[in-house]
Amino acid sequence: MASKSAPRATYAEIAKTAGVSEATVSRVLNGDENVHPDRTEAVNAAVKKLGYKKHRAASALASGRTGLIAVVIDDDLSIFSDPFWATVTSGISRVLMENELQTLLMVTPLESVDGPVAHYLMGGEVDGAIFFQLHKDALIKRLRKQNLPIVITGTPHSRSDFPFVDTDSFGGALAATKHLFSRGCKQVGIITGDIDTTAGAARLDGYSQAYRESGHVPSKKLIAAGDWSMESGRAAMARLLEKGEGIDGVFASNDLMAVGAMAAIEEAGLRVPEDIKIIGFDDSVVAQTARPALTSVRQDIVALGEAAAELMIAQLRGEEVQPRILKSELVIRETA
Amino acid sequence: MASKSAPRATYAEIAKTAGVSEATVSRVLNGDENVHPDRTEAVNAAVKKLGYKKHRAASALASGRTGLIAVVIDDDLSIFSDPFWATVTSGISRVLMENELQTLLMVTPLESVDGPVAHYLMGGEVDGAIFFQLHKDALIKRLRKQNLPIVITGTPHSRSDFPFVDTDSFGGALAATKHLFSRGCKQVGIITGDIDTTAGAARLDGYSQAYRESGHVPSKKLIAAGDWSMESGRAAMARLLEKGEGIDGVFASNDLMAVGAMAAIEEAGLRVPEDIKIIGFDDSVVAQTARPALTSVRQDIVALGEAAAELMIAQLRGEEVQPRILKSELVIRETA
DNA sequence: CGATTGCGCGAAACCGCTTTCACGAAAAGG
DNA sequence: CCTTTTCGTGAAAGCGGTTTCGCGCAATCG
Repeated sequence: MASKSAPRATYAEIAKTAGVSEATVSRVLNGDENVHPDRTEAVNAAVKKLGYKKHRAASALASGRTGLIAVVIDDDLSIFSDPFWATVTSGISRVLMENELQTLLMVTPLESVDGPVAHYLMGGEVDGAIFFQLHKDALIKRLRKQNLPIVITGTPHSRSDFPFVDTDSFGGALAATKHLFSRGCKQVGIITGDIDTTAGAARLDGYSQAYRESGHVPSKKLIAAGDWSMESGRAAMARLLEKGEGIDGVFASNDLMAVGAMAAIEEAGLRVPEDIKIIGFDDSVVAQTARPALTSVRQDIVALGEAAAELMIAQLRGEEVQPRILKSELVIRETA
Repeated sequence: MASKSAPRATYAEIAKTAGVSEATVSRVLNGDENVHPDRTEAVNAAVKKLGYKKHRAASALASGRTGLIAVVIDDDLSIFSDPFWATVTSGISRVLMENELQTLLMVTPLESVDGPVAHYLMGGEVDGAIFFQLHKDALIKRLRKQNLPIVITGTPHSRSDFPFVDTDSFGGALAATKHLFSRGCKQVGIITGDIDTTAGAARLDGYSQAYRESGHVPSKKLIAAGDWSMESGRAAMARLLEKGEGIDGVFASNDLMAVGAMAAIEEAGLRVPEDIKIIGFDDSVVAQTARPALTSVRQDIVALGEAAAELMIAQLRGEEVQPRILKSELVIRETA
């Protein structure tokens, strides 16, 4: 099964051709400063000449560092329709790779603190773990206690001190809502996502803040709850229309719900953006394929992944890390 | 950095509490038949009692098997807008996990045969590699020569004997086109994907075959080339309309182009499906959010990933493997 | 009933790298 | 000029499994 063509160089050979001990080879290859420049050079030369590549398993066994970072994705997440996580992951992967780390992907239901994944993570099989938008933090807390470096993508629920990265949902919602006002909307409604999620709550907060800043007061009738799905967006919009508040603008907490809302508006015989303007959130493919094309709040998803990886690497270096919140940006298309 | 709470059981302890040698422990844990049932039982009991988990690195070092399968994704692919690969990957990951294997994700430009990824893969760091729709097979051939088990997701170009899994593009296109005929369409056009890809070519073939079977002859004027993007779909449709063949049905080789085509049709003042019926391929989110909702050929993407993983596992077991082609299915919505 | 074969099992070498320890030489201090 | 540090380095002991080798014993054979 294993290749047998290139018999893989080892420390022994490098040591011999460089005329030093294996210990010194190790020092050079691990960046130990206290080695005479001449020897360092000799070793490096030998390494290049022999085309040496460190054997991960051996290294891991001896040092306890595996060079593997787990990216853990809860299977229940809307993975199957959401390109979001894929994009984040590619950002993560690239940065980790640049830092000689590998990405171990674990798509799995996160059951309890005692599930197989938990054991795996606690078993020292990886040097760190990056979680996607986790709800139950029991597991994470436990891992943290074990000193396993952790990064969370998406704001964690409990205001614990987990290192996390996230897009500025609040700011994005604020900007979107203000934009609607600036386009002349008087009655701006919101279709919220699941408010139990921090993203859902933050987007509602941003919307409310925009209302406050505008001097108006948001009527309760302008708020409709969705659950991130297209269908829930359609239903929420239908409710908003029924209430007859003369709604003329809507901020939907994600693109899918925005598209659902557009369908509902059309079904009611109204037009976007002439009668009702609408803005989504995410700037996903769906925003681009919608007709009319959907104005949306863009998050730089790749950057999000990169930030997550960077936070991980910083921890690995033993540095203290701060949560990172990335700016969002309004992409203006046809609906507002 | 490493956890220090649970001092991790080793063979030594298991051997002691089970009253056998470490060699026997290894035999039991690796399924060696030639061990007395009593001892097997004793070892298993000890394992459970001590909550033992095998140390991957140690095992890898000693056996040469890492338990890691690389999933290699060419960075140039349309990863950032296509949920496709994410879904495939989740299927792969699940199956591998069930078989005690881990998924190593490598998102990277696949440069030459001498890139870092190539070296990594050839360096025995993984037990096998799954590629996504690779164009240049030079690298793969080389890896194959090194005896590295390989699986390709998507049909490879050259008719080499690489194990691969793919959706039945031909059959899907055939069914879609036939469906259009059965709905009364007389002039059915096709918007092709990049025909240099096997998927693109196969879908065109399926379309042609349907025409042949129907007894009609497909006019060259009914064929327009796209490149999988929405914009190319729109442009291709515009061209088809200009040619004035009285086109009344279109099979688009993917959903994105179908949506683009719908936009073009609308811009031309025509209606879907009344004037022109249309069918896409993939059944992605976009098909569901489109208005009218897009009839499309669904591939079971998760199954595709699972099949890829299964093919890999079979190879790891030393079995001979056959390419696997998965059935596709027409999902009928509003556009045809 | 002695000789051959086969099976289950333990001792020990080994996988390739990391890290501790101690030693000799050079630098610093008295 | 001799002692104390400091610095660079090699020898060697692991890290935790896997696997070869050979031994003792029981089953099989002549």
